[in-house]
Amino acid sequence: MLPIYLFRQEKERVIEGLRKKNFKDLDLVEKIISVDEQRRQVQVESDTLAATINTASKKIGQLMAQGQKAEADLHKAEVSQSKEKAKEQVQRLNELEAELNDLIVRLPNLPHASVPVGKTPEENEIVRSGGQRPDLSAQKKAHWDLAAQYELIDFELGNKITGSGFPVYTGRGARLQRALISYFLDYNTQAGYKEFYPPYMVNETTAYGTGQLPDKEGQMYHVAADGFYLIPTAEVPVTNVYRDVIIAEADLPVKMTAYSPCFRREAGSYGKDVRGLNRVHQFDKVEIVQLVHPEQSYAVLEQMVLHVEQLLQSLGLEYRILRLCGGDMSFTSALTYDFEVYSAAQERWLEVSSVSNFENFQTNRMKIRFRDGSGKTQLVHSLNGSSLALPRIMACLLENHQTPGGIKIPAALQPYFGADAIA
RNA sequence: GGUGAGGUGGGUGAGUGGCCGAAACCAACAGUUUGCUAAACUGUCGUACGUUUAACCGCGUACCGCGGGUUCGAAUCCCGCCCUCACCGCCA
Repeated sequence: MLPIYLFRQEKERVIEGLRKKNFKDLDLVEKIISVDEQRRQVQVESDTLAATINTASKKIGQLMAQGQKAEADLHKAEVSQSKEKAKEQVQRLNELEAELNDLIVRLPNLPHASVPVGKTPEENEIVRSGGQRPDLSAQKKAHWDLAAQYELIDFELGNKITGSGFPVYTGRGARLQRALISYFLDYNTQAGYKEFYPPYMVNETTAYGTGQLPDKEGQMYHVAADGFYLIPTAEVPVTNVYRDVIIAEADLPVKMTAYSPCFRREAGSYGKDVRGLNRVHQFDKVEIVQLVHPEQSYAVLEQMVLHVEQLLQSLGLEYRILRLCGGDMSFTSALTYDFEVYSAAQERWLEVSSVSNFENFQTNRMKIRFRDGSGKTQLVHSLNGSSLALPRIMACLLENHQTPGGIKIPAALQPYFGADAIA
C-alpha cells in the first residue's frame, strides 16, 4: 500500500500515476487526504486529553501517599468524567484509522516513469527478443501430444485423482521436472541468492503482507479448518521472512530464492487457453526475491531481468521481453517485465516469467525497513521474479526441441536429467 | 487429542498496582587508551503516530503476545483468544 506521506506531499504525482495505471476512482485521493486530516485532528484532541488524565492520576497518587484522601477524591471525580470522553475519542480515532486504511488499500501502486501508457496487453512494449525459432517442418506436434507419446504427463490421471488442472508427471516427465527445479535453484544460488524451502500454506497475516488479501481471496485455495491459504507463489512466504524486520543497511541487498508448488484456483478462466500445460491449478516455480536499498532498486531490476534472460538462453528457447503498459500491470507493481517464450507448435507466446519492482508498496504493508546513515528507519524496496515457471517451459522444451527421432534436451539440463534426449 | 509451563526491548532476563518505556548482563554503535589486534574504561543504544521544525532537538500519546474488563492509575489483577515449549497419546 502507498505510504500516507505521498498523499500529503505529492498529491499530483499520485493522481497522475493512478491515471496511467488506468485506475478509475480518482476521488479516493481527496477522500484519503480529508480522512487523514480528520484523523490527525482527533489524535491531537485525544492525546491532549490523555495527557491531562495522566498527570491528574499521578497527582492522586501523590495525594494518597500524603494521606490527603479528600483532596484525592476530588480529582478522582474529575478524571472519571474525562475518561468517558477520552474513550469516545479513542474509538473515533480507531474508526478513522480503519477507514483510512480501507481507502488506501484500494489504491494500486504507482507506475514508474518508463511504464508505457496503455490499457491492453497489445500496448505492452517489446524491449528485446532473442533465441532461435526452431524448424518444425519435419514434425510439429503440440506438447500434449508429445507428452502422451512419450508418457511424460498424464492429464486424465490427474482428473481421476484430483480434478482438471492437476496434471500427473510420470517417468521421464517427472524426472524432467526435478531436473528443471534443481537446475534453476543451482543457477540462482550461484548468483548469490540464498535458498529457502518455505511452507506451502500460510496464515492470513502473511497472505495480507504480500497483497493476496484482502482482494484476491478467491484466487487462493483456503484451508478453512485451520485458516490457512495454499500459496499461489513462493513470493508470499519468502517475502514475509522479513516482515516486521529492521534490516541492517550493511545486510542489503537481501537475495532469496525458493522452489515451491503454486496453487491457483484460476476462477473464471475456464474454457480458453487451458489445454495441456497452458493453465493449471497446481504448478511448480522457482522464485527469486530481493530486498534492496531504495536507490538501487531499478538497477537491481535490470540485473534480475538479465539473470532470467540468460537462464532462458541456456535452454535454447526463443523469447521476448515485454515492458508492461500501465493497464496490464499488476496491482502491486511499479514496473514489470514479462518474459514470453514462443511455443512453436501452438504458434503463440506463453508467459514464463514476470519480474517486477514493487518499490515500497509491499514493504510498507509488511514494515520491512532498514536504518539509514542518519539512524532513521526507511522502507526497503522489494522485487521478485520467476526463474522460472515450469509448465510452460516444459511445454516449449517439448515442442521446440522435438524431432521425429525424439526430444532433444539442452546441454545445460543434461547433467540434471541424465540423458541428452527423450526418445 | 490430553496435561503442564510460559509469552517483557536485538538476545538472556528482572519486574505482583503509582517513583516502569521498563533493572542488570550480553550484543551492537561511538569515543578514550593502545605500535596493531584484543582487553579495559566512558557514553549511546526500542518502535509508531502526532506536534513543532528547513531539518534535527524537544514535547505529547500509544505499545511488555492479541482483544476486552476492574481501577483515579495496569507489564503487574480479572476474562476471552492466539502462539511457543515440555511430557503423554497417535502417527510419517
